[in-house]
Amino acid sequence: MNIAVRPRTRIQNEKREAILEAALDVFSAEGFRGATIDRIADAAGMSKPNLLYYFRRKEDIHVELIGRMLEKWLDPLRALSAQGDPVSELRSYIRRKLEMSRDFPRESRLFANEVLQGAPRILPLLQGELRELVDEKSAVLRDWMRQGRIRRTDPWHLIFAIWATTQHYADFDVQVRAVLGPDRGGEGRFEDAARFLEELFVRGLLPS
Amino acid sequence: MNIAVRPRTRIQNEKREAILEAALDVFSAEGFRGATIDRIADAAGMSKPNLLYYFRRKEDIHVELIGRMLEKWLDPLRALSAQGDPVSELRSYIRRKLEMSRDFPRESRLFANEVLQGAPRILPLLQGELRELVDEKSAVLRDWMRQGRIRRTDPWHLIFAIWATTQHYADFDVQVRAVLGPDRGGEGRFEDAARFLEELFVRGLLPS
DNA sequence: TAACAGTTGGACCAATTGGTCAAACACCCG
DNA sequence: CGGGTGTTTGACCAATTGGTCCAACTGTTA
Repeated sequence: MNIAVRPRTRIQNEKREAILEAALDVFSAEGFRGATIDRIADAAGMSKPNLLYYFRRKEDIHVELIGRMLEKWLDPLRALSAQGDPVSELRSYIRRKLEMSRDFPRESRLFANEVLQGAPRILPLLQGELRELVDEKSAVLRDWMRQGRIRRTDPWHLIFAIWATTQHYADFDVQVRAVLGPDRGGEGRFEDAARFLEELFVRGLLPS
Repeated sequence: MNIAVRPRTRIQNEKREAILEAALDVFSAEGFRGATIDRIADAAGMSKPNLLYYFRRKEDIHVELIGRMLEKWLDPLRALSAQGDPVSELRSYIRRKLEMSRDFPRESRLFANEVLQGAPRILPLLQGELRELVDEKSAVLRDWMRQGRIRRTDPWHLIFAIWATTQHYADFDVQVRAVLGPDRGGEGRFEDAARFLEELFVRGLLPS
């Protein structure tokens, strides 16, 4: 009866996953307020009261989704290692972020929607966990700069620039495809973007 | 009586502007579906039926707002001149876009909201006007590349990168401020960003 | 200042929405 | 196979929402 305390049954696991999958579709496309429980239930192939049996409030679904997504979203930055070669570390960070835009665009848009509307539900996470992680990696970057292994520049804005350029291909996908047109807008656009961005940032980072 | 045909009265001009101003606040913060007529009317200091006397449907306000915004949004790219010096043209394009993020963040977020949700109301504009403009300016960039005045690279993705990095400071403002913290997150962040971005792109563009 | 066009908002409406409830139904284990 | 736990849904509810109507009010102009 009490879903929160007891261990999950087989059906609970399956249905919760189905709901989260459907909700990711709907939330990422319509935003939190634009998404309706009816639509999510419909997409998950169940009735609304049935959905509400697994998640008691609409917001509970959103919280669970954002939580999972944030972990995935932070992984590439966590993987940036102070021990590695600076340029290839940053190069693979860019590549990984771009791959995430290609492979998980809904997650990216879910996050973008949330931040765009003032991050009402995750502001503490941004000010805490995210900020600490960025500070930590900024320190790594600054060390590399002090050692003359990459150019001296602002590490925070460098990270912002990587986020912005890579996520652009998920969040503004419609616009990117509209501008590139049917010919250039195919799947190849991610490879073109990867080539362009790696070159842009590597040239910006190499000591002159 | 028929507002659409007759010339506007003094009151009509004033009230319509007040409504659009209030609606920009609400739409950019909550998205189209999240925004309610009540909130807009409230923010504009009038009753809901009074607001609906000036704009008969919620969508009419949105259409007017998006139309005005798109013009302003395209201006900086339009100003990119084939006659100027390539590097300083691109430098001032970046600066102008960043100033727009600083001075008109609501407009940027309104646009981001729309595109994020699949641009249902402006897709034709993106595929038409925007695409043509970008094609035209891409041709200018390619000419500069052929002449050896800037490095050979992908002009479309270069433009995307400029859009993404500059608009990031408006669209993801909450996140930027959360990560920078109270000290570094003040007004100075735009100057830091300007310095960083101009350097990044100039280094990416200079022929090696 | 009279009279008409333009303006305003309280009351109202139907549709949508998030969420509840209870009764029926299915699954699993002894 | 019986009984209890877990699952499902139709009916329902109150709040919100986009939008209408109309009667009252105001600004302007002859």
